Amino acid sequence: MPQQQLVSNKVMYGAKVPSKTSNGPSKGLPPTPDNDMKCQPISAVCPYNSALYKFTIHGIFEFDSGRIKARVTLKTPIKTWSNARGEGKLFSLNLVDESGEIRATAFNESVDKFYESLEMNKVYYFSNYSVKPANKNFSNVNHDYEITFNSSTQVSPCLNDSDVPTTQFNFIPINKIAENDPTSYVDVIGVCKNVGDVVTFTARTTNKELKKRDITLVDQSNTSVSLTLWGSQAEEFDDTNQPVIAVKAGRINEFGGGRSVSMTQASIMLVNPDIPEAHKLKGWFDNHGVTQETVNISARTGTGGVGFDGNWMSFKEVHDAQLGGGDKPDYFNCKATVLLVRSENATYRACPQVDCNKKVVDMGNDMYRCEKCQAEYPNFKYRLLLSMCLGDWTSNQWVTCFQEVAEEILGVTAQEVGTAENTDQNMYNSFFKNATFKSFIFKLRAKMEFYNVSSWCVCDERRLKVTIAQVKPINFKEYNNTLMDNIKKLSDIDFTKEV
DNA sequence: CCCCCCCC
Repeated sequence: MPQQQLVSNKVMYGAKVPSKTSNGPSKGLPPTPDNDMKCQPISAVCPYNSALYKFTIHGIFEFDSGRIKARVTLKTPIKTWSNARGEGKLFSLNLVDESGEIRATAFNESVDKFYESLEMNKVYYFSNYSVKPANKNFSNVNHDYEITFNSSTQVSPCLNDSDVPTTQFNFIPINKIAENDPTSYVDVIGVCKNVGDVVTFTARTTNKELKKRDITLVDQSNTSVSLTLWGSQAEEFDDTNQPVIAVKAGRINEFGGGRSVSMTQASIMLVNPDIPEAHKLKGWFDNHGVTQETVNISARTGTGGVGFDGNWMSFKEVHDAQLGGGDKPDYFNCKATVLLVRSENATYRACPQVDCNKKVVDMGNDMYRCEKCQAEYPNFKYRLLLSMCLGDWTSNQWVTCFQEVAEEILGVTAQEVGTAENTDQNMYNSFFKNATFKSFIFKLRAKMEFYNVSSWCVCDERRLKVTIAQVKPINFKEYNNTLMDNIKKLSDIDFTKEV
């Protein structure tokens, strides 16, 4: 769409604007904009002052019509939607001035009108827009309201933009990320000390093929976190010279007790931004950080203190409620007893690299090949992948668990299990026998899996796959409190009164 | 008027 959509010489609502001048930018670009338009700060944008009247020293009324002067710090791609209420297209912007930030969204005709002309990092005047409350569930800019473009909305470029800041960050140290709730948004800054491969997979929900890449960020708290990049950002990421990465509005994810940050459509990533925090961080990393040991908060702990809150269920309740039938897995907590642990195929030989757990191929010459690392090693490490039957007072359930959880339940390391398997079959068997009839508090992940039994008749077999996300010993005082809470909820009896 | 942001 043409640049002319950005009107700079039109006067709206009688605002005082100099006439069009001849010394504008080169041909094809908008004429020299008016840099003297009255504006309100972004922090003051609300539905009730989108037209402000002012009494000037000249004794006349001026309108500033809620005009703002703002830098575009995020411009999303055009997104189309189709739902029960209709279909359409939209894009959104993050707008920043010295007072704050706000999100603006353009729908349908406004997309055609403004999408091409508005450029990242440039400053514009915006006026005659609609204002509505921001939905805090989805908002990741710090403002109570958001702007919607309408048919009267005017946008004009502003070249006198030195007073308008760039992206505003509110960084938190990486070691504080886990204190925030999963699915909330945070700003983080870190040195990219590691990059993973680009991984392609098919999304369960949309069947779309997706590309992702995890990179590892570290900061002065000597803590590292995994940042997930998507699509072209994943493919084009360049980790040359361990750049500083600043992320605004990254989404916190929880997996297996660890936390990671993921880019979303509304996140902003800057590589080596020219901001004080970045220079300080790079200085720290080059002098100290590069050799420091770090705690990785994205590691799956299996036993971490995260997330036993909420959903307590018995196995019968889980089955009755058809848990795991949705698009996403369901999590529940329960107290259960190990009834049986399968000793067959409990261990596998994995790549010896610290961050790689890929199964290795025995080359037959005392060398083991990892396809992921594309390397051969003279050694390997044992890892556990256990299948076991758990029982509670209502029913039982087969579950699987991995390394850390399996070690916690067996009470021995994967290495000990693997060694015993080859040297002492009695000891090996005893590891599994000893685990039976132990009770724990489990956090379990349930997801229904479907098997197409036959291609010529529609006959889908379904099976509930349950994985242990976390395990911990039973703290009876704490568990009894949980039971008491349940009883209170089920009862009208006031337990706080003496009987 | 979107608000899904994906996977282990």
